[in-house]
Amino acid sequence: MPASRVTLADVARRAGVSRTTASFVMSDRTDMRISDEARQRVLAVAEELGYRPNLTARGLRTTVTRTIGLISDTIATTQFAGEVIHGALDTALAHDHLLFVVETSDDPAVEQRLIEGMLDRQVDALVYATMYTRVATPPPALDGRRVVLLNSLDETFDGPRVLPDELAGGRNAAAALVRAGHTDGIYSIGGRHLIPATPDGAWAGRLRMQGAEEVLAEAGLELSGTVECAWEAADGYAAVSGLLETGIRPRALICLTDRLTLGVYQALQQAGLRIPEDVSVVSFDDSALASWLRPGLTSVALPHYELGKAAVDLLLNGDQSRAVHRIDMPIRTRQSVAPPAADRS
Amino acid sequence: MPASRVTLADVARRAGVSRTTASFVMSDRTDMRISDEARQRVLAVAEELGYRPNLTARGLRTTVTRTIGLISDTIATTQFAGEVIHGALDTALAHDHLLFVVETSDDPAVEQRLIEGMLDRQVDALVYATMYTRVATPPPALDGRRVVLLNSLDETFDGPRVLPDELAGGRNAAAALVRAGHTDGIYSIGGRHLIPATPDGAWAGRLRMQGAEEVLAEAGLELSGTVECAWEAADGYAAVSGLLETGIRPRALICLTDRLTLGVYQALQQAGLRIPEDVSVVSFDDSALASWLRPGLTSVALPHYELGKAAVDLLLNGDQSRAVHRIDMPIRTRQSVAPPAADRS
DNA sequence: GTGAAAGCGCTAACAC
DNA sequence: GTGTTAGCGCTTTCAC
Repeated sequence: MPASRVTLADVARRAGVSRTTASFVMSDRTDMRISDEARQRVLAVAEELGYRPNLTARGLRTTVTRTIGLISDTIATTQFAGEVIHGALDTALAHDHLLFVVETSDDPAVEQRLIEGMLDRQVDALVYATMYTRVATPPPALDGRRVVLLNSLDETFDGPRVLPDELAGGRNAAAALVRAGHTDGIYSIGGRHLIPATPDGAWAGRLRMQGAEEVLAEAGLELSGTVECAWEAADGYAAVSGLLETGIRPRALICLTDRLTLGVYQALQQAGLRIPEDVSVVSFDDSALASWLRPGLTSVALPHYELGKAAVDLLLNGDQSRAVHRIDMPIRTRQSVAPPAADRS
Repeated sequence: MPASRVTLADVARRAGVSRTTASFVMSDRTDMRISDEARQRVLAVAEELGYRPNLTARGLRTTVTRTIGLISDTIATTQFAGEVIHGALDTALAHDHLLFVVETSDDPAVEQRLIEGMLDRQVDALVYATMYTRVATPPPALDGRRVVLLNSLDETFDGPRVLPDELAGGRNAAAALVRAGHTDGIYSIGGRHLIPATPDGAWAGRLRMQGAEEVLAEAGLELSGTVECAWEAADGYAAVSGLLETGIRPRALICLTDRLTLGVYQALQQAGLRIPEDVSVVSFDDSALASWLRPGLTSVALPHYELGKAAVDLLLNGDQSRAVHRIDMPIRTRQSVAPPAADRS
């Protein structure tokens, strides 16, 4: 016998008050004076009966459902989506909200159906998210709704956006190396992602490299070289193997993703080079992989939890005006960075 | 101006019919005869006005919201949750349902709040999921609700459960090796997870090993040995290093998880052994890692997408009686298994 | 201080 | 074939 069968009217009747009075008590409203005695009685009865307000009924009346929609392009292929959802959910829960979670698979027709489904269920607001940073434009169905963009570079959007602070992330990566005492033989693996498929590079890559180069320059240093390539494991393997074959002996590597670093580790270890004794490695993502690798990989975190959290915070309290909110990319230190050994060349 | 401001009454008025007629047309009901002419008119007006039914209002009246709740213990730490959500969502969408997604972090108080939140919003049914298989018992708040358990070993639950078919999975792993022509030097890395923390091993481990041993026995073969250990990368590294140090030269390895295999790869490659030429490797999980590794790892998939799909299917159409539904664990073939080389001992 | 009554947008008896 | 009417469980104006 579902508990939700207990209605406000039941509570009111049993407490000997009107539904109005019961309603005011249950929603903690003070703009109407209720005798303390009546209030206590209502509360006691509600407790005793296990009364829970029917939020769909309330929503019908008030047009607020305390429910928000989270639209993601993909959720299965990365662990990032899980973190965004987690951050969004924690924050929503803290404000007594719940989340519809939805995945479009980048199919506009699916997206349309899902958005309609959420709108039909009267969501109060929506976060429009992508799992990697790119230009993602919310469809017209979202016009006029309370929306925040997560990870989107869409400059035309007239509302708040949350983005990882990639420039600061790049600075953090280089700073870890500088702090450890590295001065030369520092290479970037992955670089700006300047490959035929993305001739302009990737937004994240450009900013990370800019940040890293700034920090090096401030220390009077510079990169010894950059291998521009895509950011998959195989690319990392090929990049470092290639470097080593030309006789280059790097002392520190800035790798653009953890996946890429997986290949880098294999190439390094295959060449008999030890991490971090012979070469230090910093990476980006701080994915689960970073902790699985041996030695543990020091990595600059993509702050997906915080992105989800910030997006929902903005939806619930924040200013709805056009603005970009940059979220910190903290470095997670493990064992892959060490001071350079005395020169053995 | 939100489109949902168009109401059924608006449509009815504009089409010159009563709300009843409009309602029957919109919900495609045939138990009342409506003139074809009226039906067309209503449909046309609805289309023109962009009418969308308010599902919370409908839910208030009918007590069905076409919304289901997905309760997970964790969603951020693995990519599995994403796959469960994906499977559940696809299936829900196919039936015009939406999903509340919620994460308890194994905190009963949080779980209670979240469940109440979903119940207050009148969800029709719920899936109670854990990300790894274990005994998980739904709290009393769920009593009397339409629920299916995903990944739970709770024998006391009086309803449907969906579980990976680990026994068949174990058979698939061993079969891949037998098919490739392996006859000896086959070792299990990880085994039943017989470590001090889990003296009885793990459910999945026991079944996988049982399945593997069955298949080997059917081929007149047997395992040359098993290294019982936990299922993390470091354990795989230690296990294989240990094996090699004792002079053992395995020809094929059955590793209990992809993470474990990451360590196994490192130990093998560090010892100069090539995969798959010198040693074949099969694993379990088919996580993203399996495709990142070099060579690509042949792995028996944990069918999280299918688990999510099956759970929602059961909720929506299925028989609600006590039953265990076992989901296939197909093997994903990559490059890590090959016929054994001619003996070089 | 409290209650009667109306109505949110919808469905469903029942009457015509 | 179609319309009238009465709610679903809640909030809220307004009168007492």
